[in-house]
Amino acid sequence: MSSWTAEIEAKWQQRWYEAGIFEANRDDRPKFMMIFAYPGLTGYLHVGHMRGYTYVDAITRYKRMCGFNVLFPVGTHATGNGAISLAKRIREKDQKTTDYLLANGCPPEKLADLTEPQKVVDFFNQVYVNQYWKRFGFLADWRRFTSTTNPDYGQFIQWQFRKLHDRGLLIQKPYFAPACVECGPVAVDASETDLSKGGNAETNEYTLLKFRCGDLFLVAATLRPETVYGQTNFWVNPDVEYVKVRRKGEPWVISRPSYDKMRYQKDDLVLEGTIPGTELIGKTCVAPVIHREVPVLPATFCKPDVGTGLVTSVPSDAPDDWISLKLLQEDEATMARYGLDPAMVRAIEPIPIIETKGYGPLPAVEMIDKMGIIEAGDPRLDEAKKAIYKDGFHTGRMSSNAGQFSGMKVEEAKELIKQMMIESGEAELFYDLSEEVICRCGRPVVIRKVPDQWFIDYANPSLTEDSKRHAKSMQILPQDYYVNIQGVLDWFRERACVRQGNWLGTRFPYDNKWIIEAISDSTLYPIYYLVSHYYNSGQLPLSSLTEEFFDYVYLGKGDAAQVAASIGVSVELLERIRKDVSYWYPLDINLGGKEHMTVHFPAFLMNHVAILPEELWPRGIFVNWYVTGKLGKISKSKGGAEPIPDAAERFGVDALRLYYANIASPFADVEWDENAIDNYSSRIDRILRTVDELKALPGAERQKVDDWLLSRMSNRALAIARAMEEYDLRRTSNEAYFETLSDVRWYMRRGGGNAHTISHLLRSWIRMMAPITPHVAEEMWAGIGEQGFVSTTPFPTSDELPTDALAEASENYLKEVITDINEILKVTGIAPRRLYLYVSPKWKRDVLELGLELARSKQLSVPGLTKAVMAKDDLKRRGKESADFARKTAEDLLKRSEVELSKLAMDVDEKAYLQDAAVFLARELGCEVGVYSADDPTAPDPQKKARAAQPHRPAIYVE
RNA sequence: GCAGGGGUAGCCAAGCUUGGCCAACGGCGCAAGAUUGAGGGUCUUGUCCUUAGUGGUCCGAGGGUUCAAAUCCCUUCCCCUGCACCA
Repeated sequence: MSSWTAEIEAKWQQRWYEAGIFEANRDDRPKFMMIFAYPGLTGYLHVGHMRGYTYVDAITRYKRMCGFNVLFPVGTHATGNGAISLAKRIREKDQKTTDYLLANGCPPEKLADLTEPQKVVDFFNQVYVNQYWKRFGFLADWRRFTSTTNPDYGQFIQWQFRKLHDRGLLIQKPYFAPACVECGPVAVDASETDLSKGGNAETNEYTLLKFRCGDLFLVAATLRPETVYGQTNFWVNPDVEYVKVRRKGEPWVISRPSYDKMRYQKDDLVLEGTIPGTELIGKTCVAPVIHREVPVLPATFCKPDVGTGLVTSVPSDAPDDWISLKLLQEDEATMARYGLDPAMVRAIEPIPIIETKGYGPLPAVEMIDKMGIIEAGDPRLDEAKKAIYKDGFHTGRMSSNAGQFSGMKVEEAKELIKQMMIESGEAELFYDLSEEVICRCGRPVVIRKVPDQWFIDYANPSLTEDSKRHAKSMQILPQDYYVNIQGVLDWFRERACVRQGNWLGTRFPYDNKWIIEAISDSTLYPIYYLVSHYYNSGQLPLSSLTEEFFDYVYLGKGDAAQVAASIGVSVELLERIRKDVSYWYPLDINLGGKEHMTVHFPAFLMNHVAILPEELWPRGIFVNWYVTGKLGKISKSKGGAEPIPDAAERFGVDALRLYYANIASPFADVEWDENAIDNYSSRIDRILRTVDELKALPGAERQKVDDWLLSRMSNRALAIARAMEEYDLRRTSNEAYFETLSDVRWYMRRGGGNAHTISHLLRSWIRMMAPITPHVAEEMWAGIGEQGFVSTTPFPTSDELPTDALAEASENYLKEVITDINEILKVTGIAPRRLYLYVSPKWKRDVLELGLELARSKQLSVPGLTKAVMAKDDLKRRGKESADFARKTAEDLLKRSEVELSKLAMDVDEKAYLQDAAVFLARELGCEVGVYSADDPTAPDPQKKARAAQPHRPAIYVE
């Protein structure tokens, strides 16, 4: 992009910021407050992030021009371990991290400085504000900037949690969560940079089944507790050395790896010794629930690192169990080796326990036969297991062998059987990850018990109900989400809200050892922007941000004078802030990416509902989709993702802004494509050039096409106003940057050039572009001699310019005639020397009139119109000709919609309009043009085409 | 596992809530013409088949409702996304 672009961007940004037009101060105008969900400070952002942010700037600019007092505050979310781990990696001089930082424009000398988490936070705060948001020309109220690790923000969060506690929404209970044994809690997620392995792991809940075996308990782990009724034997891996541990006084046998994991979940586990698997084989043990003695048999599929390394055998429904049993029954050598009685082993038969649609009584047996599996290690066993489990769980019912659960759906029975065993002391729970997860520090991640975890009770019924009811009154886009959020709010349940370990954030007010986690401190914050600038400017000292301060300014609780005195600020200031809150809140729109749909938005809404009075509950949510695809590839290429400032430099900020606004619906992902942005860039250039051309026109009389153009602009303003009711920037930009340009080109082509028209056109057009491409809009605004910022000028309304439906219909008619002419020229391949146009004779227009009249009164029919036509003497006189035309007209009109009918009803003076345009047509076609009436017997008509003329459809003859 | 989205002409992508201005916005690409002493750029026109401005076929596939369906209903195939102390 040319340096000209960067120059005007810098110029207008400087002027806006110097003039302070972004500052939002309470006054008498209606207000509009909008935010985007602030980004987490985890490093550099990429061009995809700017999509949503740009929507907010464009929408708030539009609202500002529509007369609203606009508040668009920004902040950042620094809570978490992102800054800590980044600082750590920098400290360790991690090469990848260094490359990443440098590629994104971090000055090399800065690196040494970024070894402290807080320095990292400060650094990125500055990057986001200056290199991203200001670089894009945002009119955010910079004075209100806040970040979640700032001490004042912490005061606010502590207040928020006190309010949650007051409402009884903080609860405490044990919790099992993934944690690195060294670094503390981590999120197990594929995108999580704090993991070096296993991001896709899931947490499984195993039921530990205790089998009494002499004076020991063999402890098997199962994901299917409902299958206990089908147990036939017990599996032990002869190659594994198990450990003996004491649990609540009981001697348990489990595998070593399971002990290593289990001790993070069961505090009293004591390791007492080891016992080889072979020592157990051949014994019997008592199976839980069914209380039968079952033999302990050898099996090699029991892996020590899955579950407890011990398995209860349910050959009816577990393919592994069935194949192992079958093979053992045929394996004399193995039975002999372990001294097993072959008769006893062969007597074991699967017990049917679950009836599943599409399966016989023994699904595992059936499946193994069907798949032809004959070996214990067959990888398809896993597939078979999953299929049986899935079908059995969703569609199965417990069979008559399942005791009191017979006939019950598996889905229900599973939970009940598990509970029953836990209550009777025959079972316990154990959580494990589905695959190995390794922290970036190299240590394993395990599921750890947190005995006294705090939760926010989002499952609270009245909170849920109030939130759902309120959501129905909100403007939520897209429409689908308006519906779905009801379900999300229902589903939203208790959520762990504090944690320990490496973490930046606010201390939990009721217990200092906890730090509030990342999602819980980012829900109510929009209201904090109404306080932050008083703190930032020094008017409110940190010590004044007490519970009673927030109670007063947010909830109106307490006495102003008393509160003011106790916190040491003036009553005036306190009341001013209180008034600010009442004025600016509720928040009109919270915009965020689609990842927020199931967590942030419901939490955002529920915290508002829980803490604030109803009149301060938010009014709108806007969800935007991503910029995706090639981005990933770019980010892995040598230079990393193209940094935002570089993209701004290359393409121009306005081109990027237009790209975001127009490339697709906000509710669809788009693939980053540099060609597309180039196109938007060149579109802006074309518009600039067209504006210059318009200004350079020599001047012309006012013509019909002037009425057309002004009317089009008027309707355009109306269309934009409608589109913006739903914040539809795509339609808006389509009108302003595509439709208008094509109209203007048409106007010029038609010979338009009236100075008065052009002046009105430009004044409207430039203002229409100001929200999306503000820099070039300002430049053009100044270029037409306007004073002041277009950014603060009222947005054009349809009232400003005259609408003229006839002028539009007439011009449209001309365009259709030209389309027909082109069609003929194309088909015939004639290079025209002369063009004859014959407009409809009057009598045909009369027939159409009659038809339209009947259509208006819903009485149109073919015979009806013919009758009406025959009732008129002058038409009747034409005989068959008029009857035929009446039939044709009626048939045609019957097919048309109301809109089309109303267009046909427009009283376009065809002949006059075509005559007026004859010079233009002649120039366009490069030939003579004659316009005649088909009524006129003296008109030249070499091919007798005139009789084909119809209303709104002149006959055409070219030669 | 829980929740949800989508398949539209060579490509990207509107339309679908409220059936009829839909052969289907717009853009890209491609082709032709104009301008330009190359190229690029810009402007105009065209870009499903057929055709003196007509007619035919079409919106993943199959069926249905209707005077009328890309739009509503059913069946079916295929893609994709979000969430589970990352925000």
